[in-house]
Order: sequence, then C-alpha cells, then structure tokens
Amino acid sequence: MVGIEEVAEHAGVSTATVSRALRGKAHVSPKARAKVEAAAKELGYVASSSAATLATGRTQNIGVVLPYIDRWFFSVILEGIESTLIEHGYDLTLYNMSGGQSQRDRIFNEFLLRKRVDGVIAVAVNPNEAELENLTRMKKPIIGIGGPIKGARSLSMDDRAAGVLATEHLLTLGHTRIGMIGGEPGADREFNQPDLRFIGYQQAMNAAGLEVKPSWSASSDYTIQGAYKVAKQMLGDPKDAPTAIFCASDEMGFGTIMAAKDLGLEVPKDISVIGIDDHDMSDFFALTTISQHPREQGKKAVEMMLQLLNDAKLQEHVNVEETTEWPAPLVVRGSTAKHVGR
Amino acid sequence: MVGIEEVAEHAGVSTATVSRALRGKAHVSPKARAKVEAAAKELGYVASSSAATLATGRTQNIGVVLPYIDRWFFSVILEGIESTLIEHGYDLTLYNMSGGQSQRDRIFNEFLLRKRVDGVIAVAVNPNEAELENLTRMKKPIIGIGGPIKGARSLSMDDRAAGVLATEHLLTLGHTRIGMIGGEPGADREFNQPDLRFIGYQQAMNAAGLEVKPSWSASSDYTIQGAYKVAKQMLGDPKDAPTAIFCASDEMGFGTIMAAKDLGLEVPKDISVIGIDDHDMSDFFALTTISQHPREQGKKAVEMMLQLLNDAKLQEHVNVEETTEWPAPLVVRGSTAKHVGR
DNA sequence: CTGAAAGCGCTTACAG
DNA sequence: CTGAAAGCGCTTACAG
Repeated sequence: MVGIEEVAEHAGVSTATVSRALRGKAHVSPKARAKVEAAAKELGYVASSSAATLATGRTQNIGVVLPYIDRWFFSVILEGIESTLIEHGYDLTLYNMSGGQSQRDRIFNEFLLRKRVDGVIAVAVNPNEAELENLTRMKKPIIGIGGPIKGARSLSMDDRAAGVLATEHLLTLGHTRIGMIGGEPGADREFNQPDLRFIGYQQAMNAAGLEVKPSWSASSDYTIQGAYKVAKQMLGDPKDAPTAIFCASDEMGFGTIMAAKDLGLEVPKDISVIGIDDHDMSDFFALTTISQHPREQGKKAVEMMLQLLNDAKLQEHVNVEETTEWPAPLVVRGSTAKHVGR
Repeated sequence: MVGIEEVAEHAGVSTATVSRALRGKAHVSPKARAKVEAAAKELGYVASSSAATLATGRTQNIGVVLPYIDRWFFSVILEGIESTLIEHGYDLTLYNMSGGQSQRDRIFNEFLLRKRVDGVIAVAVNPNEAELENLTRMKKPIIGIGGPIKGARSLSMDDRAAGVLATEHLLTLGHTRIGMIGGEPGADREFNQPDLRFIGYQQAMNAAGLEVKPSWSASSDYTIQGAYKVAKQMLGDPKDAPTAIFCASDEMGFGTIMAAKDLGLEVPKDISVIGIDDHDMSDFFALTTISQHPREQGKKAVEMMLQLLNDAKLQEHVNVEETTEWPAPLVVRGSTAKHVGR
C-alpha cells in the first residue's frame, strides 16, 4: 500500500509538494506537478482518507438517515442524494432507522458523532432537541427533507396546501362526496404528515360547505395492498360510497384503482382517484397526482449542504431554523374526471 | 470537541488506559474502567473514527455497490445489509453504479481504494480483472451477491436451476404452451442472469420434448409496466397464445397478471403465471414464485464479510474464488393451476 | 494493571 | 515555488 512518502521519493520532491500537487492547490510549478502526477499514477497511489480527515477535519462524507429504504419515495430520494454527492467527490454513509428506538439512539449518539461525517441529511426523520444539540455541539449541520425541523434547516413541500389542492381539483370537477385515504396514525408521527394532508382536505371541504363523513376517511400504511383493502371497504358501501378518493400517496392510489376495478367500477367514469408523489408507475396507471420529484429533492438537499459546508463562517450558525418550500404541482392524468350523477 | 486527552485528565489516568477501557479490552482494573466511563459520559466523548482508523488500519466500514437503489430487490438487499452491519457497529458507504462507465471507474479506482472501507459487497455488479486486482492489492476483500465473480467470493442462487424449477412446475400442471418474459438483453449483462433463467426454461422444455416458439419469448426491463406491455402482446395472439407464462421477476409477474385481467382472462383459470423473487406484494397478487429472500441474502453476505475480516490470516487469501449457493425454493400460491383445455 | 512514547499518513502554517 | 516539521487524535507494543 503505497503512501505519500513513496510518491515523494519517486518524484524527487517533498511530501508537501505531492500533497499540494495532487489536491490541485496553487503554488506548484507545472514541472513538479507533472512529475508528481506521473509518479502517483505509476505507483497507483490513492490518498488515505482517514489520514486526510485527521489532518483537515473534513471527511468528505455525508450521513443520510431515513426510516425505510425499500419504499419508492425513500429509495428515489436516496438515489438523488447519492448521485449528487458522488459527483462532488463525497461519500454517503447510510443509516436506516427501521431498527426501533434503541437503534435510533445509537445512530444519533454514537455513529453520527464519531467524526465520520461532515453533515447529516435526514429524510422524514425529525431529530429531537437533545439529538440536535449533540449534532450542533459537534459542529455537524443537519438538513431535513419531508417536514420542518425545529431549530434546523429543512426542505419540504407544503403538505397542507397539497391536501387543499388535491381536494379542490376534485371539487372543481363537480365531486361533493370525496373520501380520503391517509397514512396510518403514528406511522409517520415524526412530522404528522398524513395529518397535514388530511387537514388540507378537511379545510377544502369545509370551505366548499361540504360535509366530511367519517366513513369517507380511512388510513393505511402507504402500500398498494393496504390501500386496496380500505378502498374496497369504502367503495363497497351500499349507501354512500364516495365518488372520488384522495390518497395521500400514489402507491395508495394504485391500490384504490385496483380495488375499484375489482369491484367492476370504472376509473374515472364511476370513481375519480388522485394521489401524491408522481411515482414511476403513475403514468402507467394514468393516475392524477401532485408531483414531488423526490430525485430532485435529494439533489437540492445535497446542494444546500455543500454550500453550507463551504461557508467559512459555518461555525457561527451550524444549525438554524430555516424551512425551504419545495414546489408540488398538480399533474392531471386520466384517473380524475367530471362527476356525472349515477 | 472533546478528545481522549481531556477524558484522561478528567479520569486521572493516561490516554492509553482510556482507550483500553472504552474499547472493552482486557487489563484494565474495574476501578479505572469505571472512572473512565464516567468521565467519557460526562464529557460526551465519542472517539474520532478517522484517528482510530489511522492507528489501526481498520475502518469499521463496508462499501456496498449496486446498479439500482430504487428497485425492490436491490433496496431490500440493501436494507438487510445495513441492518446487519449496524448491529455489529459497522458503517455502510453506498455506491450506486447508475452513473455509467465513468462513474464506475471513479468508484472502483478512487472511492473504493482510498482506505475508507474494510471490504466491499457488490450486488449484481461483476468487477473485471483490473478492478479486482486493485482491490486485492489494497487488501480489500469483495463479496458478490447475484452471480459468481471470477476470482472472488460470491453468494447467489442458481439461476439456471430456478428456470428449470419454474418451468417444471408449469409442466407438471399439464401446461405445454409455456411462454417466458425475461430481462432485457444487456440490461443485466454483468452476469447475464436473464440468460441463465431463460436457459433453464429452454432446458426444461426440451427435456419434456416441447417446442419453444419464438413468439413465446419476450424480454422486458423487470418493471410492472414493461412486462404488462409484452404480456399483453403475447396473450393477445389469436393463434397460439401460451397458457402459462414464466416471468424472470415477480414485478414482471404482476404486470403479466394485470395484462391478463385487462384482456378479460382469469388467472389461473385461463392463464398461469409464475415469477421469481417473492416480492412483498406477491402474496397480495397471489403470485406463485421462487423465493429469493433478499433481506436474508444481504444479512448472510455481511456475516461472510465480518467472518473474513476477523480472520487473522486474511492477508493470505484476500480474494479467492468461492461461490456459495443460496437456496431458492418454490412458493406455490394462486396464480398457477392445472391446465384445462379451452 | 498502567503509562510514556512511537507511529498511523496525511496537511499546512512557517520560513526560505 | 518548495521543504522541514509540527500536528491531527487515536492505538498499542514495550517496559515497568
């Protein structure tokens, strides 16, 4: 394993010059630079990141924490984060919170603090006061995606507004009996996201002077199969099934469409369905939705982070509250249509 | 940011004792250990991983490379790897190969070599000779999942045998007109997996003395929507549509089932469908499949890796060819049934 | 059981 | 532009 010393000898210069040349720093003669580069290449030299980290205090590595990896929204965000980081020469260390409270504690109080990362991007994970304080003490900025973080920077769509927008789209089409399938209470308690989307739905219904029947609200686990089950229940009601359903995610929208089909209902003739996300398969299902562009959201968070890390005065404001709103526009496809009385 | 020195002072011992006590090493008196632990806790001390790495040569970090993150199979393997690593105090650095050849080169020749990882787990990524040589030179073991790696350890199911098994299941049910939807040629050329599954299918058909009509073979991109399209084509053939279809992945199986439904065909009465994977949604679709247990596969790969890293004589056999077969049993659900002539 | 000290492999102010 | 040397914060053989 060849070190910087060996390269220096080979090139006939000091290790200081090798370091400067290889890192593209100024104050190196073209000749020295060429010699160093040739020697490094010939010897197959790659600088040890731990030695560099120890000397500079910078790891060139970002920690990413998320609650799930195997769900579309999270995996796509992760992909956006990863590809942007690698473009900039950064590594990504992954922490999945699925292991419960004790794992979470270890991640926040041990893994994230052992000076292995320069900063943290938290997706749908809301650090509490103590967790945030630890990070700030270690001078680690954190950027959240998916909801506002108290005392730190974050990037997220306006969930309440999205609920209003989806509902108003259905209202404008003449629907009055509108149901909603939200997330399971507690499943996302980090930010009570489903609540905000549900609140938006209620607000829009109230503003239109419409009743929200209890039987028109259901919750599920954000999966296709979970939503299928509750949608079938809702649509099968002989007395007052809704004529339109707003789902808090596209995957739940797919389940709802499949449930409708299996009941012999036609979408959108008999029942309109709208989701949130703009999933890879939404076009295939012709699902009207509110677009989240998770890949771009991940990319944006990385750009915010890198800018922060390049700020010489970062120390003075490691973590400050600052929420950046992510636009979430309506995408109309074939699953919603004018209500026609049956 | 408190260092080991400060803890030593606070506890009234040397830094050597602090290090030994905190790492649970022997030869520390209970009294000293207690003092150190108290001091560390009080000061909120967490050892710097880069300093520890520089001193020991061990990073406690594993690099994971994969071609996609946002596909079920890969995201679940990743989850299995992550949760097992964290249990053992290891970090996971993620590399996604989706960025094309130049990104791949950077990952293999730069990122993976800068002494940031102790080893590499490669999922459906097959390093070439030069890439493997680099890793071996840096004493980094690599373990592959998803196919045999020439010159290194790997863990994978027998894809050819799975093709035979799936086809024989359909043959036993009396089907003779059996189609197959495989992966797109080139999409997985790392291991030509789809080829092996297709070869198994052909072998089983030949062994049964049955013809494999060209129109019964199609390929797709492993997605639901991709398979939907080609399945509709295959099933819509007025002259000789197959009575059963073997799909190289469960997601393609879902697409095939949806295509059949939309054509008014009943599964399994009119058409049998079998997949490979045992996807989270396979139960929901009642899809018969060959189970891969990706989560457990990821876990197993980590266990193999950690055992390797604890082997004092690892240096002598950093990378040697050794393929471990992963069992892939048949799981019969409701999408396959006895063929009844129409 | 415990401590002084060397060493891991870089980077960078400082002096030239 | 270039080099000698200190320093980053740990771990561990060595000696006691």
